[in-house]
Amino acid sequence: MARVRVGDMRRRQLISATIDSIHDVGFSATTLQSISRHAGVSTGLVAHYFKDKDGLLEATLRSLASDLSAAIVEKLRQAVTPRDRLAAVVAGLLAPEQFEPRIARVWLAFWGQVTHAPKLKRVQNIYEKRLLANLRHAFKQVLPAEQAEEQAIALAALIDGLWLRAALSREPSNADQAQTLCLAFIDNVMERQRTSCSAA
Amino acid sequence: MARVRVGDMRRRQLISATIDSIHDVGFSATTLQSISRHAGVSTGLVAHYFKDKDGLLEATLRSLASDLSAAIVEKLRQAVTPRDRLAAVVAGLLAPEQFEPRIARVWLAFWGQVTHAPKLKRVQNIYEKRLLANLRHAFKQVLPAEQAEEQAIALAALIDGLWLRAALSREPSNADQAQTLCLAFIDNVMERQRTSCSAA
Amino acid sequence: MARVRVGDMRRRQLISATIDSIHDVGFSATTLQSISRHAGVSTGLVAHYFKDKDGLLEATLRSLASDLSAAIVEKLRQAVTPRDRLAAVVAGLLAPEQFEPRIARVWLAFWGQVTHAPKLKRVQNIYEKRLLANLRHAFKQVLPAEQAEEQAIALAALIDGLWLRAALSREPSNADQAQTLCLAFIDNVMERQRTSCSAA
Amino acid sequence: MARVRVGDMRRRQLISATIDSIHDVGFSATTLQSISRHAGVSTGLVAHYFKDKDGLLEATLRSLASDLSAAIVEKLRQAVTPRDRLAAVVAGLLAPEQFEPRIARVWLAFWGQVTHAPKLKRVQNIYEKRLLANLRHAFKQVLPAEQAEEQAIALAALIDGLWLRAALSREPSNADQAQTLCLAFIDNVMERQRTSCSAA
DNA sequence: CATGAATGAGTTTTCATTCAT
DNA sequence: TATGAATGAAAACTCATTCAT
Repeated sequence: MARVRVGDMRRRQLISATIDSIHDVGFSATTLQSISRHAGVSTGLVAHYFKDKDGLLEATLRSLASDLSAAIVEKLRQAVTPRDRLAAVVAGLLAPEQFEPRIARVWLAFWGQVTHAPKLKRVQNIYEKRLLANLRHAFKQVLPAEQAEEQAIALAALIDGLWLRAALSREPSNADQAQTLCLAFIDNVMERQRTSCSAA
Repeated sequence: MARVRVGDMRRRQLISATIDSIHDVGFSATTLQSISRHAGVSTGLVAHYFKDKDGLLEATLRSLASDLSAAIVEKLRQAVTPRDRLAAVVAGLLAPEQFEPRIARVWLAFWGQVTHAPKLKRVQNIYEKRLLANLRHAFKQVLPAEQAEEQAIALAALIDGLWLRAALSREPSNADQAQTLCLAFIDNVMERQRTSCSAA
Repeated sequence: MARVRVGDMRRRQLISATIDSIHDVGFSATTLQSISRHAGVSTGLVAHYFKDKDGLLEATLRSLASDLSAAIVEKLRQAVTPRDRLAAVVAGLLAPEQFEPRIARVWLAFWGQVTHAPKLKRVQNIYEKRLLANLRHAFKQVLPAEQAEEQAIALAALIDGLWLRAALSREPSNADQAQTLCLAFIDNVMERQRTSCSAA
Repeated sequence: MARVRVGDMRRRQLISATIDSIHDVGFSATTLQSISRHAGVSTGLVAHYFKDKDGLLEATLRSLASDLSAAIVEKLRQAVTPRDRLAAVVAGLLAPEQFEPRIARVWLAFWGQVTHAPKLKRVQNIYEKRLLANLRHAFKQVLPAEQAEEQAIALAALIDGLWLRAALSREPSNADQAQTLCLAFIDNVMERQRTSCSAA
């Protein structure tokens, strides 16, 4: 069991080094050497823990996705109303730590690869679906099914778009402003619903 | 002059082959060989027209950006009201041809590289600034300055986000639905403005 | 420590293979492949020990220079009189091993490059200065400063010239004859000095 | 006939450009492109006048050698005594124009190649033999055959050595000083001869 | 005559992977 | 476990040569 933990630590260390390397030099310039330099270990070690480079990359994306999921789940736990749930998802996705260049850039780099790497694509799909299901479910509690689907897509797009611009821009990004814009969007959608309901 | 055109044709041919290759095998698997195979020429020819691979990649991004700019400019020409202008930008950015995988995937691939390649970054910055200026200007005609800035960012994010999800998804994307969502956003912003104005 | 030695052995092996290759096919026809073929290793190994081809070439010149320096220093150790010292330098520079084509041709090949490769130039400069200093110092013990400088240059030129003609000629060269000519030059200079002194 | 002259001018122009290129970037970095850039013509032109690159290089060395020969022959014409003849050869070989880096470096660069390029070797051999024959012949008029041969070799070596050091050093070289050293050598040899004769 | 576009072989360099220690 | 030496294939890049115009 202690053994297992040592192995897990090494794995985490290598994943972290991979993120650092992608952040520093980009995806295509990231080599096993640049990773192992970041990790302070030898190149041969990767094979020991991840079979090959692709295995390490997949594990890295999986790690990013699961960290993000965990953060959202944590915030959802305290949510009561549908608006709470939507706000929780927004808060998770646009949390300051997701805006840090170290993370945002790496997500972006992976997205550029995802379309051509089936294994990465699969990881991304899971995250994607889960996110949309969360938003759709919350909207359905206050909107008719069709509109709920539509607004879920719109909100997801808004979130991704805000995050994308943050990742692309060089200025330290403003997570607060992004969240405010999303909450405004949510409130706006809901208010229109209330208005049209009461009008009918 | 005929000479110039022959050279320009070759340049375009190589750029097109680069786009094809990135679309087919992704950014990091795109090699000079994969490009020249697509173009039906020898690998050495790239040096003749673009100095090296980076030069070709930069020219490719520049070509994508200028095509997009031209499309927007064309649509803006017929716009009269601020709403027309916003709709024109949306129509340009979310035009069906921008949703074609051949284009969308390549944009995405470049975005993954942009943060680490200063020369690419510069190209992207220009496009980015111009876009935002367009939106800001249109919004300023109907909103107070501060809100205009904010909504310009939100709309840009919504556009990018919609486009991004389309690029990431494998299903043939719905350009119409994306545009509809954006127009709804625009109308919504404007209507709220009208309401609050008349209320005041 | 054993590790270090293994690495040093490989380095020496690659340097020796470089010398062999330059001797066999010349400087410009020497490729990493011709070198690694001589060494019986793969081409990739050069990067492991010398970063790149230039690094290997620089190390090779440095190795030639340091071997030569060591030989001279060894001979100087037993020298007592100024004439001994001059004879020792001559004996070192015009030693039979310096006349072997394997060494002589490679020196010549490097000299052809030295003027255009700052890193090589630096190596050559060090060797050059040290040599001249040795000769000057010995001459100063028997000649006035100005003449000593002059004769040091002349002797150095004579040595280099003799060696150069040997390197250029295809016949197995006569190290003995070359040394004899130099010693005659030295004795001649000294005798004139004695004569003019006693005359005065 | 006018045709021939135009061709000759082009040939000279290309040879001159080759010398310039070797001087500027060295032998191995000299390409047909660097040459044609220097000459202000297209790369394809070389084939027209010299068959291929090797042909141009050979013609260049031949041109250097014939210029040098012509200079020596010119100076020999006015020589009367043996000493005059030796001085003329020295004056030709160590003339200021041969000390100019543009020429000296290029000679040196060729020497580095000569041992591996039979065609170049042949050119160099001719020059070499002619030079030695000149010196030997002059010395034979004042020395016994064996000594004449020996001193001819020594003087040739001294000349080459002086020239070599000039080519390797970066400082603008002193042709005068070099000639003075050679003349001192000559006079010295001759004086010893006279002395020993009169003594006998 | 002269150009420069185009080729394709050859060279350097990079790098994931393997393996003996 | 961990290292880093070693490999070999694949990449980018260079360049002499050819050829249509």
